[in-house]
Amino acid sequence: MTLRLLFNEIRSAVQKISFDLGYPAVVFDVSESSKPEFGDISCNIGFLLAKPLKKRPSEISESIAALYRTQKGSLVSEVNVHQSGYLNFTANNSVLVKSILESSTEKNYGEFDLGKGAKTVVEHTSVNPNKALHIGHVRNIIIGDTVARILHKANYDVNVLNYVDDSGLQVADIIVGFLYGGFSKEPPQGQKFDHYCGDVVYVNITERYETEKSLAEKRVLVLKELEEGRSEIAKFGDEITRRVLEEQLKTCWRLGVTYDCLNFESQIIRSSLWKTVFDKMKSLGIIYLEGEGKNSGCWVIKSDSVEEDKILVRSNGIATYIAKDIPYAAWKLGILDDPFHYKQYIVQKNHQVLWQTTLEDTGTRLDFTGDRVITVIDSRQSRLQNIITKIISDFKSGKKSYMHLGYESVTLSPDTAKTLNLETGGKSVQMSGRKGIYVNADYVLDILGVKTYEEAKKRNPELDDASLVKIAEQVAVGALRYAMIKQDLDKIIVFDLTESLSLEGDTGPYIQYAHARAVRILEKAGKTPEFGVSFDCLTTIHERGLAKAIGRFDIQVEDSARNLSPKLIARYCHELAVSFNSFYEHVKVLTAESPEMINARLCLVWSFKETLRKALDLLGIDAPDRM
RNA sequence: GGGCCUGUAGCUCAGCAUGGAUAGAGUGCUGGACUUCUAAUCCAGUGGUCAAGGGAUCGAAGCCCUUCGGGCCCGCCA
Repeated sequence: MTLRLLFNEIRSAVQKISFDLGYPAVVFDVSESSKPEFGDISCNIGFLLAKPLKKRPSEISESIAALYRTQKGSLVSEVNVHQSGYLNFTANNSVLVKSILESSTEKNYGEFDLGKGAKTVVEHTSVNPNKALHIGHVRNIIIGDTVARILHKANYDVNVLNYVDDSGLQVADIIVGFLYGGFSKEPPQGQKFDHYCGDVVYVNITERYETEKSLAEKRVLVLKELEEGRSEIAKFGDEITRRVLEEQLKTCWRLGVTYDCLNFESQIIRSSLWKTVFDKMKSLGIIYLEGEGKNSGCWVIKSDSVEEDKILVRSNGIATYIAKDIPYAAWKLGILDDPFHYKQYIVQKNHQVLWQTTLEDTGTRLDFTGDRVITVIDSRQSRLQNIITKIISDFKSGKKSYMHLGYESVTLSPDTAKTLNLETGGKSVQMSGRKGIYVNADYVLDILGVKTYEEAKKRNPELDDASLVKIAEQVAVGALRYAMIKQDLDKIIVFDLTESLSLEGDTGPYIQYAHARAVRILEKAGKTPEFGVSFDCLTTIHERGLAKAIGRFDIQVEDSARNLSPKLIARYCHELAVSFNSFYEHVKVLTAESPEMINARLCLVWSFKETLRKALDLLGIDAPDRM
């Protein structure tokens, strides 16, 4: 069992006693005590009944406590009433610790069946394939990947999609660069192709549009060719975007992120999806052909608020940006006949197959849709995403639901902007691919890797280079992933290059270090911990605290899945590591006073190590054995 | 003008959904702990008008209202 059972036992007992005493039913809280001196668990029922019963909270709690003491379950050893009015419980230490440690040996420890196998789609990344991933994209990718992992742990059947906008303006820009801007198709020696496209070609061409009119004209032409397909230019575009995509995916894989299927915008455009959705919207009266005013001749989405109507199809018959997203949203929910076949893109590092859509008949039909679709995009897109959500709900697709998981953007600190020759006057600055204002993800990982390599070498001079490189990369990725996920989605992250190199305090490496310490204790013990024994000897505050932290895992998984709040798992990992480090400093394991004590503490260390590893896995962070 | 987000310690942030015990971390600064299971660690100290004002409540950082500061979005661009 975990702490959850203790909560449940107390909750139902208090409920029953309150009923037996003739008290009115109230929704009361059973939660962990805010301070150790208050016991393990606290209940606020006294406060809630104070008014209806016209008694002091402590008086009510006392009457419940008196009865509780006569009929304690197996998990509670003490019931106390604090003068403030709280009803406090102390757990039966030996039963609690033993059951937590034993459950933690189960392979699926921490799983909680919130989803009941519900089919869920998580779409994230979806970066235009004309540039390398920068640190802002990384936040999207890490949020999406972490949410997918957590939902999976909470028993949702998750499909992860990456939408590739291979026929948009941004791709057209680099194609113009190659065909008419004089850029070689091959990057200079040693440069990744995506970096080359983004850092050199894209930025340069965008600048030249200002002065070279002919280039700007080519841009319109190329865009048209890309949308229509078939032509030589379109084929060339396809070749380029696939090369960029492959490089982008390498960065994602480096971050430990994998996908189930790649969706290509060009194929959505050329499929029947748009026509079907367009007709459906017409027949539902969601959209109409504007006959007058400034939008005359356009198909527009009716707005029921004070906002202006949103144009879906221009007067020249070409669909707008949002129009491409609606059929895709409907496809993700599986409310349209699937026009695609599927073929394998690659087998990813974790042996998971990455599929891609195709319009060719491959004979392979698969289902990557879900009854619930979560689209991870930064909150600047909220307005458009709300429109899509509204339209999809108008399709009346039963229990199916579409939602936008938004998050605030990543900006660059004044100091980091300065390294890009940008003077911001002390303010942080929004990134922009077009203007070249960004920090590439690979670059951050590389310099982090150099630092973590040095640190690892300093501490483990006897390790061979390959091991050190591996550890360094794991720690670098851990540092970056943790930094991107630990704070609330609604908070802007101001990225500072120097600060990102900090590996102490509330960071990924701090947590990974706790794991490595635990592994070393287990290694040095030279024997396997034996669990079928009494753990009554684990009584110090450090041992109890660590055991309770371990017992909280499934509750954290449930919370974070229910609220789509990945940071809760990050906070949990940190809390586990803090508990362990405190234990480590105050309690000796290998030199404990008796073999029984050594074994009991080894079990605790083992449980901690396994639980932390599983929790870190939800964050996509590796737990190295040494560092 | 409208919409979304945000304001808590010098700095970066938890806590707010579901009101309750002395508002917590990290970082910074000051001091202490490595012949010890790895000091990427631990311990102690320092640091707060929870933006401001009002309201409902026995009780507010949290709920309601108003105001102020900061960010983002509102194109026949994507």
